[in-house]
Amino acid sequence: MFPYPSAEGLHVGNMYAFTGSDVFGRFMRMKGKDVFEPIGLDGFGIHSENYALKIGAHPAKQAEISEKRFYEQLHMIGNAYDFERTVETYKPDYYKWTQWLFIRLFKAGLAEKKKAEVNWCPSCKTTLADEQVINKLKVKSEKLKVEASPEVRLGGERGGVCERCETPVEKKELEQWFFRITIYADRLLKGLSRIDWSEKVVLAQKNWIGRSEGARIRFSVLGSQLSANSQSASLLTGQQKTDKLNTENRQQKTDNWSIEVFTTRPDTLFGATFMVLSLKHGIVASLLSSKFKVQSSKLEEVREYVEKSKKKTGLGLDAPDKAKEGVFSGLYAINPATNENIPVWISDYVLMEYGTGAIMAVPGHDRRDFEFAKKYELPIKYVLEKPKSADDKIECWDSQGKIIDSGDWTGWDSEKDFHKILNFLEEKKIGKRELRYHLRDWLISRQRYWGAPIPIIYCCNCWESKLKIKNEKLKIEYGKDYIKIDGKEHAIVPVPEKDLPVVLPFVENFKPLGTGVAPLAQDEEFVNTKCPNCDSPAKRETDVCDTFLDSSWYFLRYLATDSDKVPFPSKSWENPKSEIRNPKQIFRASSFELRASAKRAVWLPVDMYIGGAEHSVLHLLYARFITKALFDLNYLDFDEPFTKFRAHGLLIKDSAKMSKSRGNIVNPDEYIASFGADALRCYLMFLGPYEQGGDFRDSGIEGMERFLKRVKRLVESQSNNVAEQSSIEVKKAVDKAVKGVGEDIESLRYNTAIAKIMTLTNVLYESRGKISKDSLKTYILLLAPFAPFMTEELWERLRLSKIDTDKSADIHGSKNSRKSFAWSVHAQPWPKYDEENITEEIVTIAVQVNGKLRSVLSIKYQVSSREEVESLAREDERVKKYLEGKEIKKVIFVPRKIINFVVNND
RNA sequence: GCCGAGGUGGCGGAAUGGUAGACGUACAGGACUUAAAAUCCUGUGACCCGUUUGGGUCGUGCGGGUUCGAGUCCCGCCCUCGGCACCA
Repeated sequence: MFPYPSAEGLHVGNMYAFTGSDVFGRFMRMKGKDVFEPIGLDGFGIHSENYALKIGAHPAKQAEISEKRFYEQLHMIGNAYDFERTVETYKPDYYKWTQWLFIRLFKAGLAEKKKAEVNWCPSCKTTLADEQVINKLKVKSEKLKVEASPEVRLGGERGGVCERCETPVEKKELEQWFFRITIYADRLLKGLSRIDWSEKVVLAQKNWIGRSEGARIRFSVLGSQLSANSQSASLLTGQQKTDKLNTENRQQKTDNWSIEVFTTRPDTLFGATFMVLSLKHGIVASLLSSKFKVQSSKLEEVREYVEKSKKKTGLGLDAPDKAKEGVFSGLYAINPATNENIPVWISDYVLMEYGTGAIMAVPGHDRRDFEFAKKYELPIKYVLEKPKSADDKIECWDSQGKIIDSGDWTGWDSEKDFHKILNFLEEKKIGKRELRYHLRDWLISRQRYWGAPIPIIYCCNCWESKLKIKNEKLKIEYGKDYIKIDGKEHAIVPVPEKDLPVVLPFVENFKPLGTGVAPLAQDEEFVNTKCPNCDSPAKRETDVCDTFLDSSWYFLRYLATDSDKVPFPSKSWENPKSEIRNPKQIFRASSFELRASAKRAVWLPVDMYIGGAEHSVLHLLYARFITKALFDLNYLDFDEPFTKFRAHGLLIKDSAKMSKSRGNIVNPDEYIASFGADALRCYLMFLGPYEQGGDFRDSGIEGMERFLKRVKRLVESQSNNVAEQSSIEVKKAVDKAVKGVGEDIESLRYNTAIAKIMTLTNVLYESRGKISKDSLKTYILLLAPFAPFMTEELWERLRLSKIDTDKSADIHGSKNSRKSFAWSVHAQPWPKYDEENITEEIVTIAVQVNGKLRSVLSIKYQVSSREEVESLAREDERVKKYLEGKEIKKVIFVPRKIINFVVNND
């Protein structure tokens, strides 16, 4: 994962991540793979801009400074980056293609502007995607306690905080650009089984996508006391989609009002003893608009409750751990299973955002419903057998089990007969099965300056002239719909691809305005443009793209950094499938370029991706979505971007997360300056299991420096004193290390890999003077991925040493081989080992009596038959003691490991 | 509340069901040195017995279980960290 360049410089956490990737890359190169290890900077977006704001710099100028500093540091850490193919997301030659991507998605109907209740960060003064609102309830940031107003604080406690600045997020109704990632919910879920990713990330994504299978069930509302006009009918259900349906069925429905609910537990339908509506449910609004004849006293109560709730948080919702409150609506519905009349309540514990905004409450088997029922003394009915393990006192259980007291379903199993129940509901036309996902559309517009301008133009003339006539046609060409600006309809016209990039102008006052409008709106020259369609005056979109859009496709760009004709390599450019409208025309690229691009496409998808797990439902999800969309548009022939992904652990300091406020941030520069990059790299890789992270300690890096010096001394002294042949101990130790280190690196167990090199070092120290040049070389090669600088130096030294029987010494001085790097330690193949050397000649066998260690035998490998070992063990003095006068019931023998005598204990 | 990961010496951490504590740190002792640093070597889980060689008991968060044998597998808890969360 490429970093975002904070101007404070490379964080040691960055270096931890990058070194882990680099070790793997170098190892794979030595294993004969063709390795491309790219680097770039994710410098667009809120994080960079916030920093600029803080220090009072302009983000564009700050970007230059950060870039310089970051690349300097990235050069120092010793990674095998290809610095000729870097990408910087904030440069026009990059964001041109981010904009291209936007337009492509727009034309495919995957980008839309719509009005919705969105997350608004009052500090960053912009909207945020759901994924960028984090740690609901959990982050007890100082800001939450100190800075936020009580109202915001409540909202924050419930609604979470901004991923960037930890400010509690508010909700606002705004018109925003969304990517329709929800269309891909199912495929994003299913694709997870085809990729080799860290399990925790897979789980986090599954969780986030949140598939739930259940039923939509319709409850009739007792109509006798209602007389509504047909206008309000559509308000009866919560959702727009069903509104349309209801309008169509208006005639039938006037006498038969209904509330629809979504439930994942249709098996408990018989236990539904009341219903609860969200505050924002259509029926609540209808009630209050007095179109219903409900007892006036009830109506007043409802009005009072709704107003009170709304005031409470500004949103009408409470934190989940607060006592649930509600009010009876005065309405009754009919439980379609029991035909009983059940009361309809209104409460803020039901969310409009999920399901239908109404629930069937089953207090016997849902804790929230139970709490509510207890408080308002509503009836509780049990329709599932109480689990045997349950406490006697327990009054509510949400387990699966045998269904009871439920008509035809009595005796069924809630879990096994789930589909039977769904079928039953469908047959009886009570409800129908439904799949729901938690995932919501990706809000990608930001009311900020430092981002890629959304490449859209709004044209009033287009809408008024042509479009009124050929409305349908326009929808096809421009995606869909129109938006209103100053009360007038404007057609949404994407910027033609030949006009890309829409360059982000230099705006002196780039600060976020906080009015819901981006700073670019102040730039008249930018805003006012000509419609590419009809040439009449038009206005540009002034919001910019979410920075996560920049990074959702960057890995594709690395292989085409030299092309301004194609965004990324693709076989489709050369050999367009019918669905693509002639990409040659789009890009006007030469056939040579297209062929080169097709050739490079074989590098994709990414074979190994390493990064932080904090991007589980951010970057890693977005990149998968964008890849799938590009696959569907035939630009890519794969639909998962990263074949293998491994999340590295978190690097902490003094058992706490590194943060500015704690003042425990480690600056790699200082350590590189005093210990060298090699020592820091090795230490980072050694301090704990890479996928778990670890604690950074100064004494640790000192030890690593000591170790590297020890290696250096050893190699330097022994290279002038090499043996013809290594002693058998040396050979064995070296071969064992080759095997072990290789296996460890392959599975990212860098800490134990280094430990094995240390063990080998200790053996070599004992065997000074008995080490051959080949053994020394192998030794250096093992360390090469971890300590690239020092091993190169030692390699060179060894090659030049006087006593040299190796032909490769001739290479020195040859310009060609220098250029091809064949001389380099990093261009050498990973050493091989002799299996025979791995097997020990002398094995130690533990002798146990009743599972307790009593003695250890050293036995020749060949002498490994059960009988031989057993008789040797019986003769052992220490063992004899325990066997004397005892009856041996059994002897367990594991070849080359253990022999265990089982005896009577009395 | 749900879903993950984890809990092992003073510390960071090793251990395909088979000698727990590899490797490193820290500490102690020795060698080298006028001395210190650096380096090299040795020791180091706790407790008990033995003047020494040595021997023994206990020991991987807690309580059970499976097994000849459990850090590792199973059941029930406790704690820490991470993710999700009135998602119906």
